[in-house]
Amino acid sequence: MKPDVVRILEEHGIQASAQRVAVAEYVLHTTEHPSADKVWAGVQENFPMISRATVYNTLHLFVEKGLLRELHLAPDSVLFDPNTHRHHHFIDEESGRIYDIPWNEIEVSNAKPLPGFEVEDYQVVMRGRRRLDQP
Amino acid sequence: MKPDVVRILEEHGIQASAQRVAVAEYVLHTTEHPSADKVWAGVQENFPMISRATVYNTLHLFVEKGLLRELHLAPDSVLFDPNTHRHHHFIDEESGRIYDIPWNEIEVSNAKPLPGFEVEDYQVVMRGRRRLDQP
DNA sequence: GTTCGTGCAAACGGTTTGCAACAAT
DNA sequence: ATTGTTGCAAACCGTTTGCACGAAC
Repeated sequence: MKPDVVRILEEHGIQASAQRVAVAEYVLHTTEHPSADKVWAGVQENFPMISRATVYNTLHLFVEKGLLRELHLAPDSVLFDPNTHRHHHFIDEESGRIYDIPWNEIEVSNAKPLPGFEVEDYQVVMRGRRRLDQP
Repeated sequence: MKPDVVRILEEHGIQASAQRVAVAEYVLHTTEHPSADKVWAGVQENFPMISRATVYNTLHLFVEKGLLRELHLAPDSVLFDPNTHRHHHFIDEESGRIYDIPWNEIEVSNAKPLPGFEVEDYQVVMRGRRRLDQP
């Protein structure tokens, strides 16, 4: 029986390969929102011979096939989100870390597009920092 | 009497200079959300001798002093928003153009922070594209 | 004369690209 | 044989940095 990750790849129309499985293993089992370079570093621990270009190719392929989402929330790099369900985000401005907020925790009404446009996706983006006054 | 822009700079604790005024003129009179390089290009038309470094310095100073806000919505560069009131954004995925949505047009309830954090700012970010089926 | 602003050019870092080698079917 | 996948290194582009010059108070 095939390992889960291979099945997931195939279900998304992605031909499996050793490198792609390694990237998928890493990126689908993190709750973080890693940058491409972070993924590269992480994957290398189990798969030392993978090149940067392959990681970038693979991540873009995954996004195209709906396995990942790209986030443009940080100034310096594109982040990848293994959580493809609708959800919101909270950004800790100090650490830059990004946390998921469940979809139904925030209620948004009237998320209408501009006239002549249609909305494909929306989310609430919150920015803040740790409270120092309280534990 | 001093020109408006100089007054605005001084009100924000920014010492005026020819270059800073030129940048402010440009950036405060656009409804777009230009990147730093776009600002540089635009300012150059009226002020041909300004260097990139000065534009970057100036924009960062303006952000620090609350005259502009930085947006991290695009994959390739940081954008600057002359509108410092609270508002939401709509991103046309085709052109990359970003439009402002007035604050009260969308209702968000329960924008609570993560436990132990405090929210400094939040907004709804919508992504979409032109409708082709209807005019 | 010390502080602050500017310009230049080089460096930087994340990402993309071109191409040759390789594997799979 | 054809198609798809990978690796390498160079190129790219937005941004930052270091430093020296010049202006302002």
